[in-house]
Amino acid sequence: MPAEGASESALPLVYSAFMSRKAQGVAAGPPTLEDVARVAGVSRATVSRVVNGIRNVDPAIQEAVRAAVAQTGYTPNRAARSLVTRRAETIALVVSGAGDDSVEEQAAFASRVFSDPFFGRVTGGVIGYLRPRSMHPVLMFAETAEARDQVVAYLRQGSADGALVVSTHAGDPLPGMLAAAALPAVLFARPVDQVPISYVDLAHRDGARLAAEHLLARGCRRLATISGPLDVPAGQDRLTGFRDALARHGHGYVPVAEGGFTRDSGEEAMTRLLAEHPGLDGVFAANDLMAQGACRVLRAHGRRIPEDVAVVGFDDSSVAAVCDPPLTTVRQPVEDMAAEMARLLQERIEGRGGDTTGGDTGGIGSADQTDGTAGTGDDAEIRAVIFEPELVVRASA
Amino acid sequence: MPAEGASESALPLVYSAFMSRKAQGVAAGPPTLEDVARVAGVSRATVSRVVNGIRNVDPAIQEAVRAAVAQTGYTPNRAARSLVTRRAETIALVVSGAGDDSVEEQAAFASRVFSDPFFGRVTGGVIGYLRPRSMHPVLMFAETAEARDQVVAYLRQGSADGALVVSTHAGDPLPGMLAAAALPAVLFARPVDQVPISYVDLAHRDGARLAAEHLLARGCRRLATISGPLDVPAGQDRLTGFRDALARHGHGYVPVAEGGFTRDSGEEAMTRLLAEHPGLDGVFAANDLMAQGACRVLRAHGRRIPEDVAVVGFDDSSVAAVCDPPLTTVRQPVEDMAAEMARLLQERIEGRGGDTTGGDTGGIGSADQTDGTAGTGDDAEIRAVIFEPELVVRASA
DNA sequence: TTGAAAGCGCTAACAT
DNA sequence: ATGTTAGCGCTTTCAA
Repeated sequence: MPAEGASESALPLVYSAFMSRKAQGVAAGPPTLEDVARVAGVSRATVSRVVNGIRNVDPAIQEAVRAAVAQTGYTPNRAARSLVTRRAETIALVVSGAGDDSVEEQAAFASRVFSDPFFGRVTGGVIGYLRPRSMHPVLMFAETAEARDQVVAYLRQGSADGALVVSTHAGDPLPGMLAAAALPAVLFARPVDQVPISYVDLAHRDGARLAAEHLLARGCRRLATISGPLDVPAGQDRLTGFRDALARHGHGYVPVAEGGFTRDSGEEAMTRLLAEHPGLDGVFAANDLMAQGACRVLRAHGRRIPEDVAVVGFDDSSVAAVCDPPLTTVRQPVEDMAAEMARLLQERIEGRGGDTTGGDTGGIGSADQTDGTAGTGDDAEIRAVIFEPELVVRASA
Repeated sequence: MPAEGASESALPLVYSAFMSRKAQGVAAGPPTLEDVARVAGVSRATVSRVVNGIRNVDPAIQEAVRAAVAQTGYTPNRAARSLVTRRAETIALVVSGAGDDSVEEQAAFASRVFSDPFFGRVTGGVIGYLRPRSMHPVLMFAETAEARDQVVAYLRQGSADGALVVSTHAGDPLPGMLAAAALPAVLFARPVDQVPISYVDLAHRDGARLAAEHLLARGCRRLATISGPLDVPAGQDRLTGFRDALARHGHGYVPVAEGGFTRDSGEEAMTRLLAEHPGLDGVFAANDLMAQGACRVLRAHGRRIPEDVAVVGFDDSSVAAVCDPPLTTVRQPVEDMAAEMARLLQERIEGRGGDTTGGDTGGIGSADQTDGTAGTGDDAEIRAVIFEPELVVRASA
């Protein structure tokens, strides 16, 4: 190993490097620790300590180093640091689809995904948390088997330290793959099949109850609901919550039309509902997009909203405000939830080093709980943070 | 410099590393080149050559190495590679806003940005190009002065090799900053102020002409237009193109109402237009969102579309199809344009190494031209790729 | 408290 | 055609 002849060659080495890079006028590239150290008249190690905020550094020297950093315009080289710390200081934001429909064009996937205002909000929340910590997410789509493998490979080789996963479908295999590989990850919403991964979610039942009570309070008596897909928890829970709340008020039966969380499916569902129950006077749609579709159909059938039929949506996404009429809806604090995802992931990556104070970032009534489901043994770290929804009253109900 | 005692200490070094890592049963972490080399019975350099697809390697050895790679499950460590190649193998996808309105909440910015279907398409196109090359974009927002500085710093320190920039406003300072720092970047759309940076764009005038001719051909004679913001080239050019085309057909005057590319502004503009020109029978809106707003207002005023008033939009975004009625519009191949941006950037980063065959990725009639504008001397590399629009006829006109 | 030195895993001369 | 070797810029023992 190259070890001897050090104290003798160190100075010449530094000198020659200095000569060849600075004095000889060669374009020197960005300043390195070495440069800062030379300017400050200390060793690389000391500069490193100051830069990384490690104690045990003489205040005077600390000041000198800081000045040298400013003077040279030094910024740590991420690759070099990553190489030794084994941290990429990068996280992946994964938008994940289900199945292995490899035929699907991913450009279409992207457009479809982002046509739902939901993902923009998630992105905003994630960036809102990450950016102050000077981190930026790597955006990945995982709609095919191949793409999923790429995501796992990317994480496994350490290009990113962990993943924030937003699934668009039930039965997404990615969470399971991530868990199996023991890769740090946090999900938006509880996965259908039990997977030992932390997640953030909304108290969907409570939200649906809010909608039911509001409809009841404004005098509606012939209620119906356009549910989300019933194979995903959010769809199920919103339906169950609505039903239960009505039952508690003596309404034992509620017509249900299942939708797919898209505007089109909302229109179709509303059409069916109207055909079978022309006398209905209130509708709860499991998301705003479907509520918007429902409004369209209702108006087309000559119903006034909310006079003839009151409509309540869910999410309080951007379409809620532009809907005609503006939608009364149940607010899901997506941005806060996304930020919390990022926080949980960072906590997991740093292995219990996180700021405990960072929780409940504006999330009203959010609760932190350890998931008590069947574990794989190492589920001590599996966490679920549930946020509370809120009713936003506008014109539609 | 540490140079002597090499051939003597090399073997023990390798041996001890081997002992401490594999034989002693210590968790060895991901396999390294070293591991593969040992398994294949060759040197690290040879493995590196095979992995990087460099010729001059004996086919037999090549096979052995490949087998060893498969056996060990080796994946190159990106940090180590970056450190020596000085390439991050990462590019930034920047959504940029203007001004220094630091008060603006970025979560709001994110939602607003993604509420326009345009950005989803850009994202899809970029990922579509990058992913087959196993690259993934880092998503950054640059809506405040601070955020812009972060973007520049991120690139300067080499965390990303270049930036794809999509500006939301005129007068965005980011392109200028990037150019000044000589950082590789490609813009979507020509910047208002001349900046020496490559960009992709659409032949807006041609698109507007298509709209004008279609409207004329279907018999409309009292035309009006809802323009985009006139301080951005796209807004200007679409208006100019429309005007010129009409002029060529003898229509010297066209009522114009300026909008801001949002649905709301489209509604307002349409309302004004209708008030001043109740007899109009055809409208060209400079984008689909505004066309949608216009349709709403027209219907509210009892006009049938297209019988009473024909409407043509621009973009062929996702709203075009869901509009009531479905919008006849001018298609902008955003995904292809975004992919081309990525290709141009890669070409620029690799300094003339790019695949020349990759151009015109489905872009019909796209043209590649060297920008002949006032240069800063080094504009030999500044390129502009202009795509041709296409008319998509649906129900609204 | 500070510095010297050993690498992290990889690529790229430079020798064979 | 293959191997040897010197780092890339950084963190981190280990000495002093």
